[in-house]
Amino acid sequence: MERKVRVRFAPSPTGPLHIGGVRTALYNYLFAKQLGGTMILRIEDTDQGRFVPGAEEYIIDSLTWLGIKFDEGVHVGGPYGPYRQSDRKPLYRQYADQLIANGWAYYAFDTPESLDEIRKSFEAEKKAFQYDVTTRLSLRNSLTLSQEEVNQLLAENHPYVIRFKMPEDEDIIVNDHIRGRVVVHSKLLDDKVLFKSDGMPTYHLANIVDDHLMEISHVIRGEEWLPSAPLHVMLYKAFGWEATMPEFAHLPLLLKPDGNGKLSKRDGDRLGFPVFPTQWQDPKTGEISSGYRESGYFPEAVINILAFLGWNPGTTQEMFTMEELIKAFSIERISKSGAKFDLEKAKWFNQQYLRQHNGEELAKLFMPVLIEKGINITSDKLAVICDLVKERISFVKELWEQTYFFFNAPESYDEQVVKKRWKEDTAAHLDSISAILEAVEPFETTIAHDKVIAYIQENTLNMGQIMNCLRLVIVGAGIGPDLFTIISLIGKEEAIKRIKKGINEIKI
RNA sequence: GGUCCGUUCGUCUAGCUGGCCCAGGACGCUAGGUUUUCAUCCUAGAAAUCAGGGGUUCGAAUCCCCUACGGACUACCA
Repeated sequence: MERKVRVRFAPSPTGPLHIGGVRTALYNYLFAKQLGGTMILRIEDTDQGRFVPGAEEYIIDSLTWLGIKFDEGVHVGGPYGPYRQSDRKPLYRQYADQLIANGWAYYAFDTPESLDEIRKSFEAEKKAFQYDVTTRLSLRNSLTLSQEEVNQLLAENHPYVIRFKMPEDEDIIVNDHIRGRVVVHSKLLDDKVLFKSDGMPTYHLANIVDDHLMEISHVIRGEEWLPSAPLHVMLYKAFGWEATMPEFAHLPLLLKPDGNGKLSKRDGDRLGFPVFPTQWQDPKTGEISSGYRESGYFPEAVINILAFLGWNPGTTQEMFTMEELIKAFSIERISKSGAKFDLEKAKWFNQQYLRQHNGEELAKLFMPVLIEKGINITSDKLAVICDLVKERISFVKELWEQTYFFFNAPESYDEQVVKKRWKEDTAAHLDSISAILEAVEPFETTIAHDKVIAYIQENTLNMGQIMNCLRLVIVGAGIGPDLFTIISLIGKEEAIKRIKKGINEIKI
């Protein structure tokens, strides 16, 4: 039976979304769009204690920036709402009750403190405590208490949780699209809390209920969920929803670039690359974490980079637009092992995307920087300049260091170049060249160029020697595009001024 | 500790139905070339005894087993 593809991205609003989460969202999106399915954003905020203001808005904004769009969700609505679990709160209780009625769950009155104590005493004996089939009959719950006691405790409003009663002897099979068939025996699993004493469901209950109610067809999520997948499968069985249970795909983790381990929020700024799509300021501490957007990455590049972290098309094509990714994507081609983020490759991707922008577009992005610096220039002229230097940079923010000399005379001169090129007679030759430029009237760059070349040849000078020194006084360093193109853009007067300035300031 | 997942060049990876693989591509790196400089670009090169060990087979990176290592999970967090 073919069923409608409906996938969800279900973050919890506990802070900014990191790139591992973004990749999960992306893969869900690619999968859904390829199959003409529906992409849903559901906010999993069942933990009131970890709620961070602004996080939900952040998630929506950053995914919007990246071009990951939702068909249903907190921000766009839809027929399966509400899409925020805290808004669905009244809904969950009945499902927990249903499980209790069917013998799949029970009340547990143990306090967190008493459980902690038991845990400690187990540890003292080098054993790990688990609330499971081996221990539940020695704890305070509706399995060990009489019906009357339970009723009384409930009537007296004693705090309690509802736990899942994991079967004693059953092989639980999780069919995963990436890992294959994973079998876990039920006796190894614990009686997870489904319903908390604060009246909220835990992730486990809420996610099964919501996925079922929202008719989710495929659950594509991070590998960190794989250990709890057997519990989820059991829950579907307990509810009698096996027939419509979603298919699973557990994505490999994104690892720290150095060493091993899951990429964490702290790694980014420590290693010099963003872990977040856009900048985030912690509302409590005020601490700022950098984002791809602010670091100068194009959203298309970030998508491309992320798509390739754990997936490949099986061809040698590396540059993919979102449309192309939607066509090419397949869960079967997702790798099993974790991937480390490679900063150099990320830069390369951005460079490729930067080149796809013409001068006009780059000028638009660069203009605000110049305005900030108090530089006046027409966008037409800036477009020409951007076109001239775009092959030399990977990020828009590098534009300044490749173009400053179009706007300002050099403040200093690259010592390496001075040392290598500046000779005793350099000043004299540059003085002559200055005079040659002066004499070209009206000023035509090609004529000026030819005359300078002629001067070099007539005096049997070293071409590189003279040209590099001329560049040094004009630019201040051994960088930049064709020198005479630069001169034509800054103009004759400015060029001559810079030559004289250089002659004055450069001493050997 | 227990459970589960993973392991091919520095990194991302191709390889999945065994022979075309003494392992291919990309980034990075090195060298040479182009260029008046830098960058780009072009060419070449180094770089994985396919984690290790056992099988199965005429033949294994590819199938099976064991070991090692790494990771995730192990909360009234998601």
